[in-house]
Amino acid sequence: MATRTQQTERRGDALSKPRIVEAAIEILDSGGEAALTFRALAARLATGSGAIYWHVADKQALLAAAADHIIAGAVIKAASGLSPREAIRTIALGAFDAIDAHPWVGAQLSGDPWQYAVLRILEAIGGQVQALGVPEAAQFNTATALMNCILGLAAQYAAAARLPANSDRLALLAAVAARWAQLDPKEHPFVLQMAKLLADHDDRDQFLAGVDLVLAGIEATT
Amino acid sequence: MATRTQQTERRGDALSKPRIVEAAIEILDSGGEAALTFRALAARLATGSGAIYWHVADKQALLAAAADHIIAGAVIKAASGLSPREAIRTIALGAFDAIDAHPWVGAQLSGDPWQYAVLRILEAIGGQVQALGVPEAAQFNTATALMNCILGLAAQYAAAARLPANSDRLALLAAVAARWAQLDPKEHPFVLQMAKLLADHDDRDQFLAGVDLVLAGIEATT
DNA sequence: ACCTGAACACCGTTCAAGT
DNA sequence: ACCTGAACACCGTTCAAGT
Repeated sequence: MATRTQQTERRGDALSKPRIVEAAIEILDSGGEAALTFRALAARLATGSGAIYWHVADKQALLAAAADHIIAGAVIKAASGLSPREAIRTIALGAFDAIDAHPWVGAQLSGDPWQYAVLRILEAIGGQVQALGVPEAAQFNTATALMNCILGLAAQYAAAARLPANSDRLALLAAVAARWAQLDPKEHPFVLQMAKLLADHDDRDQFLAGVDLVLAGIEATT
Repeated sequence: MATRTQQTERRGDALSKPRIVEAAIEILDSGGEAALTFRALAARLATGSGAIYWHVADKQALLAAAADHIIAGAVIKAASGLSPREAIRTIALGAFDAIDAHPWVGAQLSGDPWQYAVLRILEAIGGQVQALGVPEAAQFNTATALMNCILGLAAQYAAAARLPANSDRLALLAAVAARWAQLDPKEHPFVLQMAKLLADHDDRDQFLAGVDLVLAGIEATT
């Protein structure tokens, strides 16, 4: 909490945690999770791989910091004029867009639900859950139920992001649908029926439908 | 689909995919995700590490098969006498118990939401969603919203399972609560309020509350 | 205080060679 | 057809040595 002394920057290109996180995000955005190694990061920063450990505890902390940087910019602070219901949808869509633009964030969120980036979303949602008039005893369960919509989405995008770089999301969905279509109709009637819809389904619609379903549940229960 | 010839088993101790998966589950249950390496697995099966690749494509396929084996036993087929609502709760609790008993299953489910184990749950839930009278156009979104409750739970347990083996779940929750309690009250009023409840909260209650919230939303919407 | 980069202790996976 | 196990191509992380 003490204010930093003025020696903080001595050269413009000195190593620092923000610069490391920034470089990590560039690597993650362009090459995905697999591309982020300490060797690649050190090369991009023109330093030794060990130098990074002076500023960042380990790879997990680096990924958490990178995800938090993205989420912090995406989750707008309590959008002023909106109703609680609309505010929750806005927060959720902010998370959606962030994960859509940076699929590796999905892997990071679903991989560690206690990290700061998740807490940040939970805080934003929780405030609106309170504003919605949910009784105190139910607020935690309600807010985490909404978080689950985001974590489920995150897991979906993370799976897509782990594919080889050349195949895109459409190819994944087509492949999944094709695999589903080969299932035994006796064993999997429901999934087979859904396979037809999967190829041209909209992630954003699916996501918002889930959020709206939980919102409807909240209103029905409260 | 062709019936196997009788040469399938020649010796009781011959290597086979079921035996490999069984050994993998034993390692995962006793030592967690980090303990499962091809070297450790080969040692337990008294064979070379390369032999495993004759029966299993790669580590991801091995983990998927292990998770599916657990989930197949946990998701009871359309529990007969129950109402759709009670059937969904039963399926969800079956998944809960499986993840609770085998936390590495949580990591596997949330790590790949298109794998067979997830599809198996989705099929079971989907059938009941249809029985519930949800219109066809909404069935997929509704079933995946319920799946998200399970995936969110899975992510929570996966995070706990990745901790060093000596620390238990209570220690994790206490640590998280302590970390949350140090947050700036101005920035995180909601999370700070929840931190008090976190230490002695019940995962099963939280999980079921989420499922019930979605169920309430379904009933309100349909 | 901060950086360097070789070294350590691992991985998953492959593959020539065996039976 | 199935198994062996050394070898390959990587990792994250550490640490003595520099500045």
